[in-house]
Amino acid sequence: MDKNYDPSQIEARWYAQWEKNGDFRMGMTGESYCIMIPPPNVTGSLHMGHAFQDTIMDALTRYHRMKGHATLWQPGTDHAGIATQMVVERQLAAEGSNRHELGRDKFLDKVWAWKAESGGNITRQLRRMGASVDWERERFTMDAGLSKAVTEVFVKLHAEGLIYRGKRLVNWDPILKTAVSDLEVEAQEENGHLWHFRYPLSDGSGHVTVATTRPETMLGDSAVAVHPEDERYRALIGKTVRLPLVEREIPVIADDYVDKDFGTGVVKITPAHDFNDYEMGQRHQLPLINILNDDASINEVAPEKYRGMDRFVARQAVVADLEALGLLAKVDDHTLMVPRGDRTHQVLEPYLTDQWFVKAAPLAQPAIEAVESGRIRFVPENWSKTYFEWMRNIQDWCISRQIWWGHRIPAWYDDDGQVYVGRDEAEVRQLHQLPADRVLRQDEDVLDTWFSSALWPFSTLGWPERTAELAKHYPTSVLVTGFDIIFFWVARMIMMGLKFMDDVPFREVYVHGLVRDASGAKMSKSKGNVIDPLDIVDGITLDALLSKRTSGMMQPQLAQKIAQQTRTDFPEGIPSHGTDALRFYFAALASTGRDIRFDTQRLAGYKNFCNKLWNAARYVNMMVAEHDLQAATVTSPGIAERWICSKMNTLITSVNQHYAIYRFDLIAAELHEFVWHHFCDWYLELSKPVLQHGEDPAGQLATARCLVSVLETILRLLHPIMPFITEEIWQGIGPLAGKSGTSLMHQPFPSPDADAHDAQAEDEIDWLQQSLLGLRQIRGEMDISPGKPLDVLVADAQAQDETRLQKLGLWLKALGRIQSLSPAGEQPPESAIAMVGQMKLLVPMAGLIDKDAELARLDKRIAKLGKEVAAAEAKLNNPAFVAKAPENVVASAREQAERQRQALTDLRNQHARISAL
RNA sequence: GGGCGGUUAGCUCAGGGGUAGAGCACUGCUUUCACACGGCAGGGGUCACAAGUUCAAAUCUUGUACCGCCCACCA
Repeated sequence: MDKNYDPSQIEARWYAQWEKNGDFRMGMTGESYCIMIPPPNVTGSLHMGHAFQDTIMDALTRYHRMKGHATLWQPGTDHAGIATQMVVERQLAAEGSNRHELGRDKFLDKVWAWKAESGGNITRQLRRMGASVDWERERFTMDAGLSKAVTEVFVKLHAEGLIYRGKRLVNWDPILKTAVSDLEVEAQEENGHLWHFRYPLSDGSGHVTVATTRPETMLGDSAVAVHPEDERYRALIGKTVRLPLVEREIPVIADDYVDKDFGTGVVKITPAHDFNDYEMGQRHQLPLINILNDDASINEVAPEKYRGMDRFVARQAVVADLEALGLLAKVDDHTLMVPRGDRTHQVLEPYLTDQWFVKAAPLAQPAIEAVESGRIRFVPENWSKTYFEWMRNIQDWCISRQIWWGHRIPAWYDDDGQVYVGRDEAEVRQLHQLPADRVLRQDEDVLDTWFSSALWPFSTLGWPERTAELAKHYPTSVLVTGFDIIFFWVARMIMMGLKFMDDVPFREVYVHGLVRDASGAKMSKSKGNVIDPLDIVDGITLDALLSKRTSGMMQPQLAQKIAQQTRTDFPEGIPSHGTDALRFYFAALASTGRDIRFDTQRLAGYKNFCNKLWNAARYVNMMVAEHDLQAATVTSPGIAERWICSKMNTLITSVNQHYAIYRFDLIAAELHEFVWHHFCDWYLELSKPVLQHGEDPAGQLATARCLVSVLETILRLLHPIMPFITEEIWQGIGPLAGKSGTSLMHQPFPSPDADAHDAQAEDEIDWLQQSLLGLRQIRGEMDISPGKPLDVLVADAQAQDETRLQKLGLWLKALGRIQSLSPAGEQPPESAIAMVGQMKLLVPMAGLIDKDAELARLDKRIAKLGKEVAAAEAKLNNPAFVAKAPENVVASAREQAERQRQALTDLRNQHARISAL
C-alpha cells in the first residue's frame, strides 16, 4: 500500500468494476428495500443538493444491501418540460431562429438531439459519486413505457371526472406563453405604487375613488365594489359609474369581500385579470372583459389608443391620460407581492384561457389520511404539518402547458369543438363511433412535467403492466427529498399512488436540508457561489473555477464581482478531496432537517480521516504479514482484544439503531470516534508492545487476528458511507479475515453480539488509560520530553491495582515510556503524582522537575477540583435535594463528592510537602 | 396575517432535566520504524434574553429579540 491515500487512483477503478459485475442489480428475493431517485433534469448537471441527497440514498441502499435485503435503487431522469425547452430555445435564439420558424416536429427533433448530447452528463456524475443504482433499469419520463402510464392515468382520471377542461383564470407567463400552476408562481415583495383614480358617477352626482396597483387593468373593469355595510357608500350601491377612457357604464356593487379600511374602501373589479375579482365576478354575474393578448400586450377589446402596447407601457399611458383628465387623485408608494414565474422570473398575469385541470380535493383526501394514520411517516415529523396545511387547502391543478416538449394531451377535437379523450386516435374513433371522414385534431398542449413525475414510483416499475418488480418493490421504502418539492412532487405521488396502486408510494419521507455556501447563502449561478461537487472530489485550479463561474452568465455585469469573491474564497482553487471524504462530510452534517453550510475545513478534516484509515490499514497489513492467521492454532483474546471488541459491539449496536432513524450525523461521528480514537490511538498502540516486544506467540497471533478482524468490521461499517476506500482496503484485508467474495458491498453489515460486551475489560483498560493520562499530563506540563524514559514509583496501590499492574504492566511501561516501575516504599522521594483512584503514580522530581512548575501545576488542579467540591457540597447540603431527588442520583452525588474530597486532600498534602522542600 | 425552524467554544455543528461535547482553528511539546493529512498534553463557552415550573433548567412552559424558510386574495 502507498504511504499516502490517493483517492483519484482508487475511485477511478472501483465503480467501473462494480457496474461491470452487476453488483448494483435489483434484488428480487428477500425483504424489499427500494428507493426511487428523484429524477434530475435529463439535461441538467449535478449540484451540491444532488450530491448530498445521493450520498444519503446510496448509504441507505448499500446498508440494506449488506443487510441482505432485496434492494433496488431506481435511477432515471426527468424530461423537465419547460426548463429543457427553454434551453433549446435559447440555443435557437443564438442561431437567430426560433421554434415557430422551425415547426413543432423539427423543434422536438432538436430537443431529442440535445437530450442525446447532454443527457449522459448527470448520470456520469452520479457514477462518480459512487451511486449504486441499477443502471440496467434506468428510466426517462418520456420513455415509451412511462408515456403509456401517463396516458393511462389521464384517460382514467378523465373518465372519472377527475380531469376536466375549462375556461378559467390561470397564471399566465407572457414570455413562455403558457399557463403554469399555482406552485410555479413565486410571490415576491416589490416596491410599487398605489394609484387612486376618480371614476365619475353616471348621474353626474360626483365620483368614487378607487385604488389600484395595476392601472392598465382598469381597461377591463366591469364593476366597482363597496362593502355592503359601509355607510359612506351605501347610497351608491346600484348606481353606475362611467369608466374613464373606455366610456363604459359599470355598476357599483356590494360585496363583503371589500375591506372598508383599505384604501378608499372602493375596489375596481376586473374579473378577467384578477383572481379575487374573478370570484366576485362569478358571484355577481359580471362580464369577463379580457384586454390582454397572450404576450401581455393590450388587445383589440381596449380603446384603440392602447392596442398593441405592452402592459407596462399601457400602464404609464393610462396613468398619464387619467391625470390629464384630472382623474388621478393621488399616488402612494406601496409594497406589494408581485407574482413571478419560477422559470422566467417575469411578472405573471392572471389570464383567461382554456386549460385542463385535475380535480384535486377527492384525490387529496385519502392522501391526507395516509399521513394521519401513519402509513406514511415524515422524517423529521414536523414536515407533515406543512403537508397537511397544503393538502387541506388544495386547489385544482392546472396540468396543461402551451409548450411542445412533453407528453401530448390525449384529447382530440372535431370541427364542432367536441372533445374526445382516449389512449390514441383509433381508440377515440372506435369509442365514440366516429366516421372515418370526421377530421380530428389532437390537443396541441402538453402536460405539466410533474404529472409524469407523480407516477414515478410505479411507472418506473412497469405499470400499467402488473410486473414482478412492481409486486416486489411497491410500495417503496423511503423517499429522500428536499422540502422544496413536497407540494410539487411528494404530495402528488401520494395522491396518484393511492389512486392507481391502491397503496402508498413509500412508507417514509426523509426530508433533508439545503446545501448553502459558507456564509449561509443559497447557492445559485447568478450569485456565482455554486460549487460543483465534482470539483470538491477531483479538485480544480483557481483559473478553471473562475472561468466556470463567470462564463455563460445571464447577467455578465456581475462577472467581476463574482471573480473577486471567488479569489477571496478559494485563493488556491480547491484541492482534491475524493468522493469518500465528501460523502462522509455530507453524512456527518446530515442531522435531521437542518441546512448545511458548506465548510471546506471540516471537509478537509474528513479527507484526513480517510488518510488515517488508510494508514491504519497499512499498519495492520504490515504487522500481520509474518503471522499465519489461518493456522489451526487456537488463541484466546487478551484483555486489549476483549476491550476493543466490547467497544466495537457498542458501536455496532448504535450504528444500526441510527440507520433506522436516519441519523447519519451520529453514525459518522461514532465511526470517526471509534476508528480514530479507540482503534488507532489505543488499540493499535496496545498492539505494538505485544507484536514488537512480546514473547508470547499465542498472544501475538491473537492480537494479529484481532487487528484484522476489527479492521475488517470497520470497513463493513464504513462502507455504505465511504464505498471506495473501504473496498480498496477490504480487497487485501477481507481474505486475511477469512472472508471471501468479490466485493465488500455484498458482505454482511455487522450486527451486535451481546456476548462481546465486557465490562471487566472496559474497566481495566480505562484504568490503564487513566494511568497513562496522569503520566502524560506530568510530562506535558513539566516539559519532560515524550521520549525521556521515566522511573515511576507506585503508592497506595489497592489489591485491584496490584493485579492490574501485573496484568497491564507491559503496556503501562511501553506506552508511558517507563523504564522502571517499583513500589514507593515508606519514604518516597518528592515527586509529581498522578492519581488513579486510590493509587498514586510518582514521578520523582530530582533532576527532572522544577519545584515551582510542579507547585503551579498543583495549584491549577487544586483550584479546579476545589470548585467542583464546593459545587457538590452545596448540592448535598441542600435538604430539598437530598429529600426529593431520586435515591440513585443522591447516592452517586455523595460518592462522587467523596472521591473528589479525597483527591483534593491528597493534592493539598502534596502541595504542602513540595512547598516545604 | 398564519405556520415551521434556528440562536451552544473563534468557525461548522451534536446534545436536550442531574456539574457543557466533537471536528477544525488556537497554545506548548514532538519528525520514535502506520499516519506531520501524524502523536501527546493544554487553553477556550454565565448554551440569545426574561419570567415561570422543579430539589435541580442549556434542556420543559410562556414571553421577547434577532436570523431564515414556507403558506396567504387586501385592491
